[in-house]
Amino acid sequence: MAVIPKGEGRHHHGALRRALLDAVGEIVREAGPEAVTLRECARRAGVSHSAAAPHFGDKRGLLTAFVTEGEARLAAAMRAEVAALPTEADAAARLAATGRGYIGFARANPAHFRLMFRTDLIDRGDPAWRAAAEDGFAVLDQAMAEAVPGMDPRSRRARLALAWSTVHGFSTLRAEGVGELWQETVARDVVDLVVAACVGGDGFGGELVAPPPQPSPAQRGRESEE
Amino acid sequence: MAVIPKGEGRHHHGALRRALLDAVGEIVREAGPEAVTLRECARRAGVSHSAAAPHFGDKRGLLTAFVTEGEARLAAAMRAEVAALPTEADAAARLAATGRGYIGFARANPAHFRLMFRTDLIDRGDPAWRAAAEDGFAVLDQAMAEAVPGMDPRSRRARLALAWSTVHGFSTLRAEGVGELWQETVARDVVDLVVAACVGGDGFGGELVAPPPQPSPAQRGRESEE
DNA sequence: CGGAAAACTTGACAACGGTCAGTTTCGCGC
DNA sequence: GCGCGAAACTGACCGTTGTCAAGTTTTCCG
Repeated sequence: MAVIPKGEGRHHHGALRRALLDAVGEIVREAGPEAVTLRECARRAGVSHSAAAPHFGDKRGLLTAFVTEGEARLAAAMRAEVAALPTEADAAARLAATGRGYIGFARANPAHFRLMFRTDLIDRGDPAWRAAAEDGFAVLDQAMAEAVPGMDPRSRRARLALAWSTVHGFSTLRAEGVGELWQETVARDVVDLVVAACVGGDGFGGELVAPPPQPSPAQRGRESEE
Repeated sequence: MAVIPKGEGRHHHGALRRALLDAVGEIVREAGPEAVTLRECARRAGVSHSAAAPHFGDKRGLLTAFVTEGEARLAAAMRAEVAALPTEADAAARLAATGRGYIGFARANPAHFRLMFRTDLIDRGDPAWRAAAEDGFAVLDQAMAEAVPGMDPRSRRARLALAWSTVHGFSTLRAEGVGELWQETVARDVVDLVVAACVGGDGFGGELVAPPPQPSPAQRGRESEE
């Protein structure tokens, strides 16, 4: 049944690897990341409950392979949003487009996005995942580099952290359903604001000076969990 | 053994409710949110695994009660950071302090913080949790209101979403251990940048105009998960 | 064509969350 | 001071999960 892509087709089933990954996607879409079950995936793929082991090792392996594809699609979404820009768009507009791509991917695939940052469920040592994640980061990193050329390292670092934090926080809070201020128009405004904050001025905190980083008295309080 | 806080002590154990919540805290601190197990909590409290039912109903109830305390502590951390400011601090400085309080709490209690946003594990309909969460949000909301008085609703909304997204994204990415640019000095710079972006200018996106919110062609792509 | 390797199945195991009938303990009215 | 209703708590059971060990089937390749 169907062509075997050489070295992948075995036994009566064929492309089980693909079928299992698709099953994960289905379950994630229907019932969220926490509903993904090795046995349910096998059930949907029509195989026995431990058929995934030869392909993925354990549950972590399966989920890691799944989110690796998600990481690639996230990077592609950011690049696509930039590519959709008119040719005369400047670096700031491209940075904004990258941010919209990030947020847009999370909006279109909330459960997948949520799973991508469940570090307890995936193996961050996996080389394929690591490569995909670094590629995604590179998209944002490069967009920032082009938007603020020649900026000193500390300011660039701060702006990179700011941009990533903002789009990630927005996406997370929306995907998690916390509060109600995450409409699409707000998303665009937030991206515009953060881009303006990045490209405007070349200090690291505008007119606010950063005092030496001694811990504030309030922070040393009774909280010290780990 | 120990004094009974009236109406709470029963059987041979006494304040089981408190003991179970503390056990959750221990486990979360030692092994992360995903390691929390009803049976292990009961084990540490020295009771049988179904002893939690009368107090919390089910696992969700226990975790919800736990994160409700976390929500209160988060609000307290933000308020404490503001209170530690010199009296002559202006509204912008207080907004920044609030942000540092948010990030500081997440830094001091990363696992607790992570659990607080695991919407699959907690019951967001719980009245106590809802009240605590709204109180925490009110801290940020009020700090923003004082920092940008008389701003039009759309711009205020955008700035509120920006500020929350930023501190939350920063905290999440650091707690989740994604990437390596989340040092304390970067945290301060990011907060300063975002506060400057909020108080500076009264448009919603600085010099960037917001085009009508039609979906960009790149966004309508092949992604449509849910 | 035959043996080795890989894919897949089957069955077992410990641990989990939830439920239930029963037992123990407490608060409180008498 | 004493029972008695109510609540806390126990222990056993069920269905489900992830992982493992062993066996079976299929495919590849010499």
